[in-house]
Order: sequence, then C-alpha cells, then structure tokens
Amino acid sequence: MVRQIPKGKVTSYGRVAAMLDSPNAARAVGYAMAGLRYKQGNPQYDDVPWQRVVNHAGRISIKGSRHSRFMQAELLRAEGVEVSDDLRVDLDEYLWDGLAPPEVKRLLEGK
DNA sequence: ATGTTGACGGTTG
DNA sequence: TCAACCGCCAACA
Repeated sequence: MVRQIPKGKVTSYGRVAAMLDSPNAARAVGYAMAGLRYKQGNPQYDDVPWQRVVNHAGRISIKGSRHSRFMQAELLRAEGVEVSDDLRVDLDEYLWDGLAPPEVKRLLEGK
C-alpha cells in the first residue's frame, strides 16, 4: 500500500491501516515501517517509499536517532514536499487522496 | 499462554 | 498546541 503513495505526497499510518480495512492497526503499520530497517539492501523492499508515511498530525514520527528523522525530512524535501524545521508536513497541501475500497481490493488480489 | 514494546491515533484536560 | 491516558495490532521473549 505504501508503494502506491505518489512522489511528492504523504499519508499517515492510520490512513494506510484504514485503506487495508483495519482502522485500528495504525501501530502495526508503524511496526512494519520500522522493520524495513532490517531489509536494507534487499531489492524486494528497497523500493518502499517509507518516507511518505507520517503521523496523523503530519509529523515525522521516527523514534530513533535525530539523524534518521533528518533523513526522512531530506528525502521528502528532495521530492518537493515542504518539511518545517519542527519536522512537520502540511497535510492540507500534501496529503494523498488514497485508494477507494475497489481499487484496494484489486491491488490485494494482484493484477 | 502471558507480558512487553513500538516510525500510532482519538479523546480529554 | 501539548501531554497524559488508553485502546489496538503484531512481533518477541
């Protein structure tokens, strides 16, 4: 689902969960993004634009080093998304519309 | 089986 | 705007 987020747009952990018909699994989505940390170098996961997922307030939500938060901000800026100094993105401007249920279904069924 | 731990989110003060 | 609380989901020990 995260791969569907267009360049220059963002969405939230909760929205990703909701699109997958699991509205209370926002936390699990975060857990999945964190897991990508251990998949670096694996071409199967290197194309996941994890930087486009922020929290419900539009804030970068990485818990680790200050460096990793800065990296997410830079990746977003590099694709045209404005990130304020306090690591926040204006959702009114950059929020991705998301996919409607039928599209999600088609996606999950592959093809 | 049981408890802890997060890149979360809505509500409340 | 913020922080504290609490509910939730999945991975681990």
